[in-house]
Amino acid sequence: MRQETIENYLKTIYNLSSNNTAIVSNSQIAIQLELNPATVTEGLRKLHELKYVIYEKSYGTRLTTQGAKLALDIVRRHRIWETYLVKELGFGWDEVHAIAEELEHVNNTKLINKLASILGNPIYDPHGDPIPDEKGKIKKSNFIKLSEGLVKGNYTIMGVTDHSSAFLRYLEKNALIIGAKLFVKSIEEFDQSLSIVCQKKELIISSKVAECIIVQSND
Amino acid sequence: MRQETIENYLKTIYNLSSNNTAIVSNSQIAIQLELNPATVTEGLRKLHELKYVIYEKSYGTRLTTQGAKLALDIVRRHRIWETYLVKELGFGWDEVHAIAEELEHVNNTKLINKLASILGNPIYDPHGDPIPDEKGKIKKSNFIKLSEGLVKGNYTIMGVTDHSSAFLRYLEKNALIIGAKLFVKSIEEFDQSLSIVCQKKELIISSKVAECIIVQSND
DNA sequence: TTAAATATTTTGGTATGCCAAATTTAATAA
DNA sequence: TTATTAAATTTGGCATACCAAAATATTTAA
Ligand SMILES: [Mn+2]
Ligand SMILES: [Mn+2]
Ligand SMILES: [Mn+2]
Ligand SMILES: [Mn+2]
Repeated sequence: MRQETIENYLKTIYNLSSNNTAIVSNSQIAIQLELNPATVTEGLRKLHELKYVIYEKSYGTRLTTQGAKLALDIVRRHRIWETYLVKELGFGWDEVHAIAEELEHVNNTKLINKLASILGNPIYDPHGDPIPDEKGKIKKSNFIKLSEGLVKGNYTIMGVTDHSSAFLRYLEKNALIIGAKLFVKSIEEFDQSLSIVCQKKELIISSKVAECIIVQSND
Repeated sequence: MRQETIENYLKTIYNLSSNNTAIVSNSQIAIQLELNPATVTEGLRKLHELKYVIYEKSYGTRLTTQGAKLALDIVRRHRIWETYLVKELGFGWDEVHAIAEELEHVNNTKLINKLASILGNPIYDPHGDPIPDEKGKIKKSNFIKLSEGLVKGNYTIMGVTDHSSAFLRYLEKNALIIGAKLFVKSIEEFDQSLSIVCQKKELIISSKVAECIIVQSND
C-alpha cells in the first residue's frame, strides 16, 4: 500500500474513534475518505495484514498499538503545520486545514520538531484540537459539545469539530472564536436551537452549529 | 497521470535541458528518475498527449510553453523551500534537498509567496541555483564550471551542481562554500586534477569535483 | 419473530505506474 | 558502407487503488 493511503486511513480511523476508544465502522471511513465501501473493505483487509489495525469482518475496526503510533504522528504533523501556518505565516484558521492535509504527509521528524519548538511546543492547534507530543502523548480534557451543555450556563469556546472554511468564517463573523465567553440563555424545545449571548450581542444558533462547538463550562 | 508524476518528469526535463534550451534524451530522464527506459517512453507519450512536452520518437523531448511554466513553478517551490529550511529553520545545506523533494509537490501559491516574502524574495537558493520569480522569470548568469576555467585564475564559488549530502559535506570540510574565494594554481595534465588555494590552505581537487563547482571569474 | 432496510463483502473490471525481455531504430566505428 | 554497439520502443505482465453491481450479512422496525 502507498504510504499516503495508509496514513489517510489511520488518521481517519483515529479521528472517528474519538481518541482511539471506539470501534469504527466501514461506512464512517468510506464517507470520511470519500471512497466506495468496497474500497474500504479491501483497504482494511490490507491494513490488518500490515498489522496497523484489527479489522473484524462485519463488525468494525480499531487501531493496533503500531497503528495508533503512526496515526498520532500524522495527527501531530497535521496540527503542528496548522498552528505554524496560522501563527508564523499569517494564514487564517479557515484556510489551513486543506494545506495541512498535504503537508502532513511530509515525513521528517526533525522538521516537525523544529516547527513545534519555534511555536513553543503548543498543546492546542488553531481549532482547539490537542497536539500529540513527540511520543504521541495527548492532553486530555473535559470539554463538551455546546449542544450537550445545560440550559442557562456560562461557557468558554475551546474548539470546533468542523474545519470547513464556511463554518469557520461563520463563527468568526459572529465573534465565536476560541477563547470567547458566552452565556446560554435558553434552548428552543422545537428544534434545539440555542439563544446565546456573546460579546453583549444576542444571537440564535442552530443545534447543528452547537454540535460543532467545543466548550468548557465556567459554572 | 498523477500530478506528482507529471511534476517529477517536467522538473527533470527542465533541469536536464539546461534552462530549457537543449533537447533531452529518454535515457537521461530514465537515469535521473531511476526508471526503466520503457517506463519513460510511455511517460513521455502521455505528457505529449497532455501537451506538456513535444516528444519526437527516437529523437528527443522538450517542454512546451505550458510545460515550462509548470516546471518553473516546481523549481521555484523546491528552491524556496530549500532556502527557507536553511535560513529560517536552521537546516544545513546538505540536508534540505531531500526534504524539498517532498515539499515541492504541495501546491499553494500563497504559501510559497509568503515564504519567499519572509526570505526577502531571494534570487539564489543555498546551492547557488537561481530561484524563478512568481512569473517564472529567472536570473541569468555568466557563471562557469570550475573545471572549465583557465589555469591560474581567481574565482568566487557561486554554486554547486551536485546536491548530495556526501559532496556538500566534503566541500564544507574544505571551506569550499558559496562565496568562498579561491585561486587555481595549476591543472595536472594527467588527470585534470586542480591544485588550488582557498583560505590560505592549498589543496588538490579532482576533475570530478571541479565539474560540480560553479564559479565566477574575478580576473 | 419475521420482513424490510442498511451495511458489508464479493465479484468482475478499469486506470495508472511500473518493469523485463524482445524487437526495432539510430549512432558509431571499422 | 557495413558491422557492432547503444538507445528507444513494443509487447506482455504485475501491483496498486479504485469503482459498480450483485450477493450476504446485520440491524431495525413491525
Ligand atoms: Mn491526507
Ligand atoms: Mn486543526
Ligand atoms: Mn519530486
Ligand atoms: Mn538547491
